[in-house]
Amino acid sequence: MLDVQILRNDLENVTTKLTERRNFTLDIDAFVTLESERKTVQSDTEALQAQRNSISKEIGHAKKSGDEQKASQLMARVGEFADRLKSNEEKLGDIQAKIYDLLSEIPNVPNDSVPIGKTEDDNVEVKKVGVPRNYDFKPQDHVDLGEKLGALDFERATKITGSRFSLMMGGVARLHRALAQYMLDTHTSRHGYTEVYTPYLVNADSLFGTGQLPKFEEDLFSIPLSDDQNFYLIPTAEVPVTNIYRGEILSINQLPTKFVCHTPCFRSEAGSYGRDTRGMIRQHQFDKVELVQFAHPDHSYDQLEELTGQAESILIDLEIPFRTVTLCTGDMGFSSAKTYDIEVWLPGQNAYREISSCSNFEDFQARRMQTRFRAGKNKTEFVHTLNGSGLAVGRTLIAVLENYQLQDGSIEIPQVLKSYMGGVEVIEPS
RNA sequence: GGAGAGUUGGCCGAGCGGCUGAAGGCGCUCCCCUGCUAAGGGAGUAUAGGGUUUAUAGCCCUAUCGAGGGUUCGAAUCCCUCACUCUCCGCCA
Repeated sequence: MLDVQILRNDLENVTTKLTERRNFTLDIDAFVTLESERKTVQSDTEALQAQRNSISKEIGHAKKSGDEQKASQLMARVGEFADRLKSNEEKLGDIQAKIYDLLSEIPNVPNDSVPIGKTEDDNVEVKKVGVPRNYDFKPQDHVDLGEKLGALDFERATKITGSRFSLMMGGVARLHRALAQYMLDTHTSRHGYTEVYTPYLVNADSLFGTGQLPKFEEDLFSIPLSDDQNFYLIPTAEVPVTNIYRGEILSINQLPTKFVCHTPCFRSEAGSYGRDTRGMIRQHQFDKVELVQFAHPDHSYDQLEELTGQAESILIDLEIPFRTVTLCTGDMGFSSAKTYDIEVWLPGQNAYREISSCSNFEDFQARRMQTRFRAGKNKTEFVHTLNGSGLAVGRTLIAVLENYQLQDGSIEIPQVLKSYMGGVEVIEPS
C-alpha cells in the first residue's frame, strides 16, 4: 500500500508514474474529492468531539459538587448537537473506508532502476550462466521422460483430483524430495536463513498484508468457515512467512531477518486456461522453497541482489543453464518495487522458463501489515520486505529431468543430490 | 465438544462510569551526586490521524486499554457479538 501522505503531497508525480509504469489509472478526481471531503468532515467532527468532551468533563465536576441543575443544563447543551456529531462520525468513517479501499487497490510504484516496458518481451537480461548442452539425440520433455520411467502419472492424478495435478512415484518422487532437502540445507547452512514451518491455510488479513487480497481473490483456493469468513490455501509461503511479523515492531538489530520455508503452494490458475496445459509446468499444487527477508530500508536493494544470487546458486550447484532478467514495469507483480526472474533452460521446450521470482517490496507490504522497526528513540519506521523462490521445486525437478536425460530416457542424478538419493546414481525405467 | 478464568503501554501490573492516555514497578534515555564493577536523587519514556507552521520543534485537537457493535452528557470500567489465551474434563495423530 502506498503512503496516503505521498498521494496528498505529490499526487501528480505518483499518478504519472503509475500510468507510465503500471498502466494503472488512478481516479484522481475521486481521490481529490474524497480527500477534500475528508478534510472538512474530519475537522468538523473533531471540533464537535472536543466540545462534547469538555462539556462532559464539566458535567462530571458539576455532579461532584452536587450542582444537579448545572449538570442538566450542560447535558441539554450536548443534546443540541448530538445528532450532528453522530452523523458526522458516520460520514467520516465512510469516507475513510473509501479512501482505504481506493488505496489498497493501487499497485506499488516501481523503483527507478526498473526498465520501462509493457510485456515480458521488454524484460532485460542481466545474466546468463551455463551453455545449453548439445544432445546427439532429440531431447524429450519431462512428460515423455516421466511417463516412460513410470514415475510421472498425469492421468491418475486427474482421476484422483482433476486436471493440473500430478502424481509422482519412485525415483522421481524421491528426486523431488531430494531437491527440496538440498535447497533447505543450502539456504540454512550456507546462506544463514532460519528454517520455518508454517500453516498452509491462512486468513484474509494475512493475504491482505502481502497484497493478494483484495484484488486477486480468484487466484486462490478458499475454504469457507462461516458466512463471512474464509481460510485460504497459501499460494506461496511468502504469505505465512511474511506475516510472521504482521503488526509487530522489530528492534533494529533484528534486521535483516532471513527465513526459508518449504511448503506446497496452491493456485487456482484462473485466467490461465489453455496455457502450459502439458505436464507439470503450471499446476494447482506445487512445492516451493521460499526465501523471505525483512530488511532495513537503506539496505534492501543490496539484500535483493544477495537473495537473487542465493536462488541462482542452486542452479549453479545443479549445473543447469539459466538466465536472470529484470522484469520491466509492465510485467511486475502488484506489490513489487523491483523483481528479478530466474529462468531455467528446458531442453524439452527449447526455451528458458521462469523458475524463481525475487522481489523487493520496499515498504508496500510492511505498510499493509504494519510491520515496523524502532529506528531510534521513539521513532518507528516501516521495514522493507523481500522474497524469492529458492527455488520452485516442481519446475526444478522438470529442469533436472530434461537436462540430465540420457539417450535411453533414464535420468542421471546431479552430483550435489547424490547424497540425498540413497546411493541411486541413475533413475531408470521401473 | 463441555465447564471455568482471562486479554491494559517495551515488559510486569493497578484500575471496574467522570479529576485515567491510563497508578506503581521493571527496563530504557538524559542529568546530578558519588573517585569509581555498587548505590542514591531528579527528569523523560505509546501509536496513528488532523489542525497550526515555509518546514521541523512546539502548541491545539481527535482516536486507540484483544476486535467490532451498543448503553450514556461521559466507557479501560456496564451490555452484546466475535477472536484469542489459560486451567480442568472429553476426544485424538
